[in-house]
Amino acid sequence: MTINIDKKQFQQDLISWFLAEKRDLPWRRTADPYQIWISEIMLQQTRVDTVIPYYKRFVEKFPTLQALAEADEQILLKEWEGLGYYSRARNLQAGVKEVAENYGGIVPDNRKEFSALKGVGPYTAGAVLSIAYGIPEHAVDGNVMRVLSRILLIEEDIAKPKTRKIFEEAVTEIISHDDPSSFNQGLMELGALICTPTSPKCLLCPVREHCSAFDEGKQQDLPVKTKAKKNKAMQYAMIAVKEGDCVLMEQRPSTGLLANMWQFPMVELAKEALPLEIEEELSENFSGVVDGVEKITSFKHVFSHLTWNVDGYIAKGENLILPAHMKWVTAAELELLPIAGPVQKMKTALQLRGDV
DNA sequence: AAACCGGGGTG
DNA sequence: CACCCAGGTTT
Repeated sequence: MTINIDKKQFQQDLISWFLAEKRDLPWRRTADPYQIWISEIMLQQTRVDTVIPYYKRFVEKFPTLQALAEADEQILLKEWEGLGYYSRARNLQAGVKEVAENYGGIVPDNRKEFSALKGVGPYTAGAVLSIAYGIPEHAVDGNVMRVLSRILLIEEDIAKPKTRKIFEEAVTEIISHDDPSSFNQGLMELGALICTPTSPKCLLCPVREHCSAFDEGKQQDLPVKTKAKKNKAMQYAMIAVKEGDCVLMEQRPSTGLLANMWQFPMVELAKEALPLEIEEELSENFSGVVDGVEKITSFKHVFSHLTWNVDGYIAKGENLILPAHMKWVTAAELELLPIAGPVQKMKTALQLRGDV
């Protein structure tokens, strides 16, 4: 990788712009490595505007590393509810527990130790080390790859895992050692505000004079990125089984999609099913009596890699023998269980009917 | 290297 | 509606 920019001038132009134009974000008001760590985990695959309210609630609820280390997982997941990628929350807590136990509660200040923690990959390690500790480590995310692909005219496919190394080497070469934090944040802020995926605002760009893509009119063609395969559709019945004031809930397995989250019992269907068939299917699962099955709603939930087509039913249960991952809850208890998007849609439909 | 893991925004 | 965005872990 040959880098033909004036490094010192580039650093100064980028950092000056960042210091003048940076957004006032909650995690930019703390120097606490623990809180900066939380922000970087939340910001993975998630937009700034979405993260802000979650971050504020989260640091209020778990203000110290020790508080998070000791938190109950269900409380933790409830705080994360709606943010998605729930394994981030569980991995963060695992990492925090390691720091509490093995590092006396002090977040490690070197890449080797920090990136060995659960949920901390190359990007997060570099981001926290540079922002919290001022260490000149690369922090290459999608924004940085887009920005640098244009400035340095790098035409490798950024969807390929090995391409990230090219960008890490480039950042290592050009990062400011006087202010690594503003340099890394400046690259990402530039990607968010100016050097956007479509229609980059080159006329407002503080480093336009350093940009090879702009020079050659290729900014719209970069970065090169092959696109992902399309997703797969699944058909489910989701059933709110009621007995008295209680409704039946089940916890998902501890691995895989929506791990450890709660839901109304679900059954996968080969195709759309009739209420009577749902009744038979359920009775087999519960070794008890389920009847009065009635369809109340129908909705779709799209994940990145698959789509759930869900038919929502209510039913009455009687003397059911429950497997270990199921329990009866009252309306108040239901509010405390962490649930993901599709289950929230079902819950809302039930609440509109006055069923829960 | 490829597959798995959510949710929200834009055009 | 179709399409875009994106870091870490597991296989």
